[in-house]
Formats: sequence, structure tokens, C-alpha cells
Amino acid sequence: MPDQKQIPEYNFKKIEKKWREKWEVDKLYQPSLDKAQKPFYNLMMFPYPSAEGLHVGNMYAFTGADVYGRFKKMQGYDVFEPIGLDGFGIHSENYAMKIGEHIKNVSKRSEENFYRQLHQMGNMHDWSRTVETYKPEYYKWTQWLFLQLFNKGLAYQKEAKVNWCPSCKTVLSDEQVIQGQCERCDSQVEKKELKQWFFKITDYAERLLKNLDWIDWSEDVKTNQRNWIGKSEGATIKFPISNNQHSTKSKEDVLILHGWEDTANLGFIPETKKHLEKLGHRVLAFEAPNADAPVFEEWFEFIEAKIKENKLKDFSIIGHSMGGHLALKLAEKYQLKKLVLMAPVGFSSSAKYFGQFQGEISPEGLEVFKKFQDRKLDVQKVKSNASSIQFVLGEKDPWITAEIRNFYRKNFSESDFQVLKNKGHLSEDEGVKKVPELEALFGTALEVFTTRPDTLFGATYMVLAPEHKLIEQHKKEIENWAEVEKYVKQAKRKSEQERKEEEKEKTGIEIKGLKAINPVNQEKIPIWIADYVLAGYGTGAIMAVPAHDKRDWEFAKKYSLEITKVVKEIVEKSKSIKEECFSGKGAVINSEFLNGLKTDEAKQKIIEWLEGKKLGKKAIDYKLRDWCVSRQRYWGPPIPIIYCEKCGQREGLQGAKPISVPEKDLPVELPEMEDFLPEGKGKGPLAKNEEFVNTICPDCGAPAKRETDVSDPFVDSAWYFLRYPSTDFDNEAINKERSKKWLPVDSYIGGREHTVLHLLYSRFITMVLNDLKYIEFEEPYKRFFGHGLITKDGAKMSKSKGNVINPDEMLEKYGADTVRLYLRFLGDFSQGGDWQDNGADGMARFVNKLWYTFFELSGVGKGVKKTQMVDKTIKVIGEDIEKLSFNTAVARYMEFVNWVRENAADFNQEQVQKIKETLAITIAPMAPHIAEEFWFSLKKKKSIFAEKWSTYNKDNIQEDQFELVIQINGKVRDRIEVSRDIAEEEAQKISQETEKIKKHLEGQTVRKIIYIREKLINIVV
RNA sequence: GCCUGGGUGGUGGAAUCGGUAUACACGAGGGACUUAAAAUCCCUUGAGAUUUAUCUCGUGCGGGUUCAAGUCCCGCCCCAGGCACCA
Repeated sequence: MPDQKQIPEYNFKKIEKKWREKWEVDKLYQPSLDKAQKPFYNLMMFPYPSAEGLHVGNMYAFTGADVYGRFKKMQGYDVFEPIGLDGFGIHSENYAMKIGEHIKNVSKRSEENFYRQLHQMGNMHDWSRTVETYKPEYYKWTQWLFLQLFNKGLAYQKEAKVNWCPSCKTVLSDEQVIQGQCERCDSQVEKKELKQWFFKITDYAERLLKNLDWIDWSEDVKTNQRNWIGKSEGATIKFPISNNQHSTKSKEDVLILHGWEDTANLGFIPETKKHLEKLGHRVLAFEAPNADAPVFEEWFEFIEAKIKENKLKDFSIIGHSMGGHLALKLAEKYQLKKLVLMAPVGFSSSAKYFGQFQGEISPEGLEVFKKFQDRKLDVQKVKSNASSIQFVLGEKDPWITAEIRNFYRKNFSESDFQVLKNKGHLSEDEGVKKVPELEALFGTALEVFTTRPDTLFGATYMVLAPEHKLIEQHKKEIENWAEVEKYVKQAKRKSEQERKEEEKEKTGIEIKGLKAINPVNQEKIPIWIADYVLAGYGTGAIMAVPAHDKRDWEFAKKYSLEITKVVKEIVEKSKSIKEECFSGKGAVINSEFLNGLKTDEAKQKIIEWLEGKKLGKKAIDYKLRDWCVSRQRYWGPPIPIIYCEKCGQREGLQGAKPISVPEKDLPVELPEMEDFLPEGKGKGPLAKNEEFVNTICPDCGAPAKRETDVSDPFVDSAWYFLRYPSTDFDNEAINKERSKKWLPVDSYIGGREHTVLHLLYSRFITMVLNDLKYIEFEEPYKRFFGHGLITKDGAKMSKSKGNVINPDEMLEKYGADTVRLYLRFLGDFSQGGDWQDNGADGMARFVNKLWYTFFELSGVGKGVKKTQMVDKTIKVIGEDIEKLSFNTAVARYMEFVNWVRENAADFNQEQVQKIKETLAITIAPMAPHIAEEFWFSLKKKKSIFAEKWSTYNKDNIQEDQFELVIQINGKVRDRIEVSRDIAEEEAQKISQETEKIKKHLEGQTVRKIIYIREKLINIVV
């Protein structure tokens, strides 16, 4: 052994500083984004800077991700490992308010502090490409992103009941409300009616869900997302309503339009009018001018005048033949909700179509017809506005040719059609006076969503959410209105206040005077109001099947409502349905034509039946809601919208028209404001800044006002990873070539708490940008890994408990390498771990020991025979790091060091060289500074991270001997060293001949011997 | 209540396919070095018997499958995180 004094002391402060500076100067961690041969994008969730600086949890996550990045770099990849700050948002702003300082100053300080700390951890970040969400050069593109969504119709405003945090004085998305409390400040969240900006994430629900089937993420994260999206398949079913006066008072306005050569006084029109009026609707049927030779424009103007005159709003149209055509055009313009098209003639202008009528009508007539028909229709627009479009066609209608039929079928769904047998054009000459199907469409019905249509026969009552429209609509028919009103008011208040304190006991009240009719058996069943039914899900009303739904069962028990069993368990239970509810699958009973079917079959059959009768249809519902992105705060990117009154007026809108800020005018800079505090009146602080608010309309130049809300910080973080590779482009958000080379992200490591919100939002934004052709992939992260949390002595770290580990102190005391190693060693990366101070001390001792072991190796021995340990170590540590199983990788390394120490005196020169290289390489990802120090002590020229991870010799790993375990009846009785290629018979033989085994086998008969190659042998006696 | 993890020595935690349970550490005990202490090094360390060769019991609890179960199946209990009257 060399003289101890010659070995330099382990001075981590000096070493770590030295290498960090050298790496920086050499730009070791700045891959060429354009020329890289093997790009690898190693991403970690950027932190949001808080006042306290980095948390040890941040350090745990970042250094863990860095181990992987460094490993990949040593495997020859061009690793890009960027970092930035998620600095916009309520969190930072609240802190600034608390200490009474301006957010801008606080942010500047936080940035310096964070970046200093991040440097000290020894990560291989590319510091030339940081992203800070609060800098104009970044949020310019966040605003651009908003406009992309706005222009595609995916960002819209609506008046909505939103979650309002009275303490943060802003709205929160559903996702940010945790058990009725604000995610950031824990105050009780209230409901407030405000106009807000939303992103239409629900349009992407199915895709967000479907892609989960193939993306390579851990199952638990995927399950979380699936649950959040919450898809349910079932049906909507309409239950007609009847009352004691036999007439309903719903106030629908219905317009009936007749066709060519027709009048409002003939055919089905008078009958239908009479019938609908009886149902309480206001029905208008006009005589259109020149019915014999109609001109489209003339009719259209005439009807528009009538609409204005009669102040029609949200009306429905029944249109016959050419009137059907007119109805569709009106629907396009007035965004109508309900349409009934009786034998409408189509929107075809092809010569072929008209050719069919040659000879049937006069040439003049054909001209009239042609002119009337020749129009374009935006089918998508009509469909997206309408909630119900019904076609009623005669089976033998000569005017509805195959071509028209195909046009309809192509654009509308099968369930929108009713075909009447043996009927023609449904006109007067056929004597069509009554169309019973119309009654169903305009009678008052209560629509429900259910996932169990198979239990329809068991629906014994209905329940409405307290907010349901029907309650107010039927006010006059409700006999116990006073009671009902009281309950509704109470329930609404309750949802705003302490719901938590409420018992889970269900409450409700019956609506007297109204009944629902179960469409399968015509039974009249009571209607209740109860707050266990939510207004926001499904249709806000349910059919209650107490026998087979737990909630309904509890409610029925409490209020003694009827319980009808319609599903029989496969294994019959001893308890009756009165004692216990059954919500599983089984065989259908008490259900007429469904009897005997399995529940799944019954679902199919009843849906078909309902669709045939127009009483319901297959439906899918999601729990996912649209993403509310506006915030009434200061510290965020202003939403780049300008409101112009003049443009609004010109286009006949109700108020100002929202117009996007032209791209050349971005960013809309956040103005300097001394007073950035929110006032809490539903408007953001920017509204106080006249200079900011007042602007001119980019379209018409008239005076206009800016939007004063800023966007949710989750928008900032939903796309930051797309920006990193393009930070040097100031003329585009995402450079195509760069993103093609570097994206999607190869490895994304972050906290489990973000498995729903952030990941879902960034997936959504990625899909949108993919649809807009800015990027060529629709899933942002190839691999996501959620790491666990660090606790302190088994408890969550928190300031109030005083058990917070300060990374600065740890780095000062132990150095980055030791802390990095200890954090890796704590436990499984996905599970987190428990920080124990003496554990960190232990790691410091180990690093010190490693230091001396390395430098004391002299190589004056004769050489060690078995060096498998070297190859094995390279192999298993590599495999462990690839699996992100860092704790075992460190353990393996310790074993290796122990082995080196045991044999230290015996290694020869050649072996020492190999061992020293291995010691440096296998620890390098985890403890980069000490590894680099080791490496250069071996007279190397290039950094260890520019070198390849060692390869191991496969043949050298296998030992030629192994320990054969001998069991008797599964109990270990002996172990012997045998040759690796021992034959089974041989093994059987010698295993029975050892002293111990002989003793155990005395007086026993061997019944069976099981041999597991290279492992064990089990003798059964 | 539902979903997802998890329950292994005094502690943090290991253990591909069912195949030697407790790797690697921490802590504790004993010893060496030292005037002494620290540091370092060596030994012991799941529990209980014991003739110190060895035996029995042991992975939250109760059953089962198997030559063999921490691992698979059935039924429970507990802890952590998420969701929570979503029809």
C-alpha cells in the first residue's frame, strides 16, 4: 500500500466546483440541436419557483432524471436536458402579496436563487436554452397558442357557474378544486356566475382516452387519466310527463312552413297546429306569398319578417317539402335547436336530379323548382346547433329520390329518420291529416341518461337535480310549489356552503301534480327532486332504479318508494331486494320482452327498441369538462383578445365582438402596474389600467377594449417542452425541423401529483397543434415516469412541522455527489423514500471510503482469478438505471466496492486499470463530479461523459461452478458446489449422497425428484 | 364507497418466470488501533430452542392451489395517494 499521505484528501467543494466550471466552458451539455446524430430528449417537469427556493423533493426528482440523462449520454446519445421556470401564477403572486413586494422583483430574485441551486446539483442542463413562462419572449407564444385555439373554435366564452376562490380572488378549473377547496390556498371554493374563457378539451375526450391504449406509460397513470375522463356508455331515454290538468304549459314556439302549391290550411297543418296548441305550445302557420310559383328569397324574407314581428326566439320549425328546405336554411341562420322535416326536398342541383321530373311537371314549373332548390347548405353548422333534427319521410315519396335520400343519409344519422309505411309525399292529396309521431316530439318529456337501460322496467321514480329547468317551467302545475321552492333554494345554497359538514344522508322532495310515464310499460311514476342528482352530469335527471342502483336504493328506502327487481343474480342471494340492493350483472326478469336475456343483451335490445320508437338512443357521456382558462389576476399572460362594439353591431351581435390580436402585435405585454392586487369583483387587476384596456379594433379601427383576464398557468406548462428546442427562434413558436428531430419527448420524469392535470392538458394541446399541422405527432411523451415523494422520518415534510430538509444545507454539508447518491439510495424512485439524517451520514462515509479505495489501489498483486464481478457490475448497474431502479444500482455499486476492497492487495496492474475505469464509469451518472475526478486521474483526455458506457464480457459473467440447493419436501437441507453444465441425472445422484441429505433420507422413500437447472433440486419423500 | 399503490428484521429497503426470504445500507452490540476520543478497520445482529453439528417458526390476518408461495387464487384487516352521490 502506498503511503496514505500521498493520497489527496476528498475535498468535494473543490472538486465539484472545478468540474462544473470545466463542463460549462466545454459546453459539454449543449448538444447541437441541428446536427445531433442520436437525439435524446430527457425532460423533467420544470419547477414553479417558490419563496423558499428548491425543495429537497425537487432535487430528488431532478437529480433522478439527470442520472438517466447522463446514462443515455454515456450510451452515445446526444442528450438534450433543458430546464426552466414555471414562474407565472397565483402561487408566486400570493407570496409577493404576503410579503408586500412587487411580483416582478420577487420573480427576479427567485430566478437567481433557483438557477443557483439548480447549478449546484450538478445536473447536465443545457443552460443556453432555458424557458421562463413570465418572459415576453415566451408568453408571446402562449398567447399565439391561445389564438390558434380561438381561431379553430376551441377557445370560447360562456357564462358559467365557476369555481371561485374568495382568497385568491379568481376562478379555478374543476381540476384545481380539491375536495371543495382551492388547490393552492385551501380556502373553501364558492360558485359564481361569470363569463369565462374555456378550451374545448371535451372535443378531444375520446382521443385522449383512446391513445391511452397504446402510449407507453405506467398503468396507474393511465388509469388515473381514464378515470378523470370518465367515459360511460349507455342511453338517453325520454319519459313523457303528464299532469293532473291533462295539459302542459311548456312554452315552445313552433313555426309550421308549408310547401309548393300548398297552404297553411290544408293537410296535416291544421291538425298538427291544434294538437300542439293543446299541448301548450304557441304555433304559427303562415301563408307564404305566391305559393304557386315560389321564389326562395321572397319566402325567406317573408318568414324573417314574421319572425321579427312575433318576436320568435329559440323556436322550432316543422317544414313540409319546400318548406323543409326553407326550414334548414332558417336553422342555419338562426341556430335553431329543433327541426322536423316532413318530406323535405333536397339540396341537389345536379341535372340528373331534375331530369327525373321531365314530363311530370311543366318546363316553367321545373324552372321554379330548380331555382328554389339550388342552394348550398352548411350541414355541419345546422347539426352542431340543433339538438334534435327529425326527418319524417313517406316510404313511397316520388320526390325523395335515391340521390336525395343518399344526401340525407350521408349527412345525418340513422336515428334521425322516421319512415312512414305506404305513404308518399305526405301532402293533402294523400289525406295526411295526422302525424302521430309529431306528438311525441313536441310533448313534454323528461330526458335522462343511464348506463343501465336494461333496467328500464325497474324504474319506479324519477329524480331531478334541484337546478333542473323543468321545475321552473312547470311551476304552475306543481301543487306543492312552496315546499318545492324551499327545497330547491336550500339545496342550491348547500352546494355553495359547507357540503363537507353534511351527512351523506340523502334528502329530497316529491313534485306533486306531475308524473312521468315509463315509456316501456306506460306506468305513471312519481317525480322527485333531490340533490344527490347532479345538474352538471348527463341531463341533470335520472330514472331511479332502486333495485339495482345503490343510491336510488337508499333513497327509496328512506322515502318508502317502490322497489321492483328486474335483474336476477346468477348465484342467488339469501337477502331479498328489500334488504340489499344488487347492482351487478345477471338475467333480466319482470321485463316483458326482455325477460330471460342477460343484462348486456338486454341493453342492446332495449336501445334498439327505444330508437325505433324515437324514445331514446345510445349515448356516451364523459365526466371531463371543458377547461376554464381565464383568471382574474395580474401575474399571467394577458388573453390576446380585443372587444369591438362597432364590429359587434355591424354583425348584429348582442354585444361587442371578440377579435383576436393580430400575430404581428404579439405579445400583448403585461403592463407595469404598481398596484397589481385583485379586487375580487370578478374582474382582473388589468381592468384598472385604462391605458392597457383602451385600444383600437384591429379590424375596423374603431375604439375598442382589451380582454383583462390572463390565462391559467397550466396553459404555460401545457406546451413548454415544445418550446425548449426552439428557443433561438423568435419568429415562430415551434420550429418544424427542430421538433421533428427532438420531439416527442423521449423520457419525461415528474411528480405523480401531475398525472391528471398537467399531463392531460399537455396531451390535449399537443393534439390540437398536431391537427393544425404545427407538429407531426399527437402524443407528447414517449415515456412518462412518475416518481414518489420524499418524507422525513415517515412524515410529509412541511414548514409547520419544521421537518423540511433544505437542499442548500445538505449540499454545503455533504456535497452534491453524496446527496445525489443518498437520494438515489433512499428507496424505489417510483415510491419515494424516507430521508433519515444518519442515512446521509452513512452515504458520506461510503463516498469517503470509495475515494480512498480508488486511490489506494496499487496493482502490485499477482492478479485475481475471478473477475466476473467487474463485468457483472457493469451489466446490472446498466440494467438498473435503464429501469430507473436507482436504489438497487447504488447497492450493486457498494457490493462492487466491497469486493474491490476485499481483493485490493491481489490485483495486478492490468486489473487495477480496468477496475478503476469501472469504478468511475458505473458511478458517473449518479455521482458525476467524483467520477470525472477519478477519470482524469487515469490520464484520460476526454470527459467521462463523452465516453461510452463500458461493455461487459458476457462469457465472463457466468461462473463455471454454481451452488446447487438441495431441498427435501421444499425445505433447504444442503448446498453443494457443482459444475455449471452438470447433467440432471448426475445432479440427482450426487445430491442424495451428501452427509446431511443421507441423514435426512434415512428410513424415507424417495417419491419424486424435481430439478431446476442451475438452481435447485427438490427431493419429495 | 370506488380506483391505484403498498404492508418483509430495531430502521430505510432487496428479492425477473412461483425455486436459497431479509441483498445493500442505517442502527445496535462486541473487538482492534489510540494515553483517550473521533475517524478507520474487523466480527455479530429475524425470533425461539439447543448437545453450537443442528432443529422449529417466520414476508399484515385466515383459507386454498403446488414438490415448492413474499410472489398465484379466494375471503378479510390496516396504511398512503387519488376520486367521491358521475346515474
